[in-house]
Amino acid sequence: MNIELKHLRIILAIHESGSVQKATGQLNMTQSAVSHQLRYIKDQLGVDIFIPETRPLKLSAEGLELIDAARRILPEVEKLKSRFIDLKSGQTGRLFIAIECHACFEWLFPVLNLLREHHSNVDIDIKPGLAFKAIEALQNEEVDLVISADPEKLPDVKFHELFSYAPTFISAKDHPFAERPYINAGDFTDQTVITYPVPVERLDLFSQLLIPQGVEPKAIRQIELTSVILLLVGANKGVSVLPDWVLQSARDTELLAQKKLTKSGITRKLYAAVRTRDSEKLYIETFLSLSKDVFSRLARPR
Amino acid sequence: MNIELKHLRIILAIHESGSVQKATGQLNMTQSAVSHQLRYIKDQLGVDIFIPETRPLKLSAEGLELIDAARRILPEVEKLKSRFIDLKSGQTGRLFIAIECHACFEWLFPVLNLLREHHSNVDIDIKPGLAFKAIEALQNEEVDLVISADPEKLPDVKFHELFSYAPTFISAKDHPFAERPYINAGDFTDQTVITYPVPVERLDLFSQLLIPQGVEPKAIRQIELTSVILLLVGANKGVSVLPDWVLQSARDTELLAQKKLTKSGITRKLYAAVRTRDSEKLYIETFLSLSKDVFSRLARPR
DNA sequence: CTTTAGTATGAATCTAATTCATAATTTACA
DNA sequence: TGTAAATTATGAATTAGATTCATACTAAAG
Repeated sequence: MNIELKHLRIILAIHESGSVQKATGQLNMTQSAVSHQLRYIKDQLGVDIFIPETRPLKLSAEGLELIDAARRILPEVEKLKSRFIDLKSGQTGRLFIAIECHACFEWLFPVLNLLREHHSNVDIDIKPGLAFKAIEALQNEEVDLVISADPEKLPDVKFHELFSYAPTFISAKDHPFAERPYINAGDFTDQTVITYPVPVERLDLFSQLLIPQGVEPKAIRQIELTSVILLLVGANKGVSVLPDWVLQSARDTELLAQKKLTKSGITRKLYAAVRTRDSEKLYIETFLSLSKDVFSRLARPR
Repeated sequence: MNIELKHLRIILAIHESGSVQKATGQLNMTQSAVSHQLRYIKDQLGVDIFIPETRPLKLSAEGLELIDAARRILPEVEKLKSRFIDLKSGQTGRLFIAIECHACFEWLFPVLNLLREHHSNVDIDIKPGLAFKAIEALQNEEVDLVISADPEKLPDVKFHELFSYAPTFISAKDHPFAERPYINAGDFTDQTVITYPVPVERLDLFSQLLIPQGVEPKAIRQIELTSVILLLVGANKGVSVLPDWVLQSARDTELLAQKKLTKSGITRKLYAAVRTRDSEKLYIETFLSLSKDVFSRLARPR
């Protein structure tokens, strides 16, 4: 026995319009096609749905049951269809985010709060613990967006540029380096470096400067909160490297000296990586523009 | 956007079996056919259901929603299908009955009680008020079975013979007619006739004897209950005509004289009329055999 | 890095749905 | 009742859709 939604739609249309003739309109079928389908349905179910040779067509006892079922099933399917229309257009959906950059929490939280206001139907969350395999998780659809500073050329992933920043050295104002115009890799040899609690390979200082130059600092001390890092550096417990916008937006930077890294300075770019086919989704586009807005407000010195 | 149950079944089978390959078995399709359908579904929905180029195939975020929907919708449809299998085989269904013969309540009630025991899934009821248009109501599917003594040759209705009976005259034993060998139409001219409260055309006495012979009785007194009719006749308040089996099965017939109508006697047959296409339904067949059983027990003199 | 298992694709084939033309019924109205 | 108008049913031809076959492609396993 084969029943398809098409058949339920036909029966329902005939019943609600009162005749095959009238149903043809809303079904976009000819009277003949409907009639043939009607016979097919009858053969499949093995019972007459309409009482034969009555006009207007009248439902049989069995037909009534079919109508009941159709009225339960078809709206479910319609719901599913409009759900997919929404999903496709980005009216609704899922936005799970992985971040490779720890400091990014600073601007990501406000962005996500704003995004929630714009798209209350989107399921927004940050997925921790994926920092290393973030792009892979994106391809696997474990997450839907990755904040990364290392764009790759991948066919199914698109990296949208968010903004540039400069990893910037900080020390206490009474630190010996406070008078230097800039800081070089070798300078870290006898310094205690305060970092976020992530593998060093993922820190700009290491990936961009110390590892390429083969330099290891005297000690590494890992601290979760940005404000605590600033505090410790101010108290001369060590030095650190943070994105310039973190320093521009933070309070309590009076006690700190900021220096560029290397003579020419280091500049990096942050990207939002999404699957190519998700790129046009409304909430993705909103995310991108909100990120730029929030960042530019954050980076404006106070 | 066109979604059919077939598509939901394909997606669900792939997801539950883990691969297209494994799903082909339960779907009875080749790998190629499934693959083509998969592309069609993707085109229709506008989003990837499975993450491309992963093996084993993994559902996308959107695919998960489709699975959820399929798990809601498909069982509904399966329920509908098994419902129709039952309906067709007569495991379940509706049995609304119209009776043209008032005395028939006497054997119909026990039959329906037995039928309910055999077919607890059948919706059994007696529909009053349709006695005149009973066959029409049968064709309209307002009722599903009609107890009738007047078979017609109709293409869509089948009359199943139940049993024969003789409309039989009764009077008190001390009534003048009590010594007669039989009763003729003319004998009723000066008699009070006690009948069921239905139009006289539907009573055997009138339709088979008095109306054809143009005879009208002195008076008609209408009584609902058979036992009360017997009581009144026994008390010589009038005479009556009842089916022989009613008299055979009733108590308190000691005071009554029974006579055949006309010299040769009148014989009638009762039929159960059903729509031709319902004839093979299990519960219809059970009804017929139960009716004969019950009747033969009822008609056996005690 | 090659093999293997699984998936995708194009062209040909087959099946099912639809159309067209027309017959058959039913209903409405004279 | 009979006749016209409207509706539904049917058969053959056509069209669209689904499936197969052969084969190319791809990811994963050894």
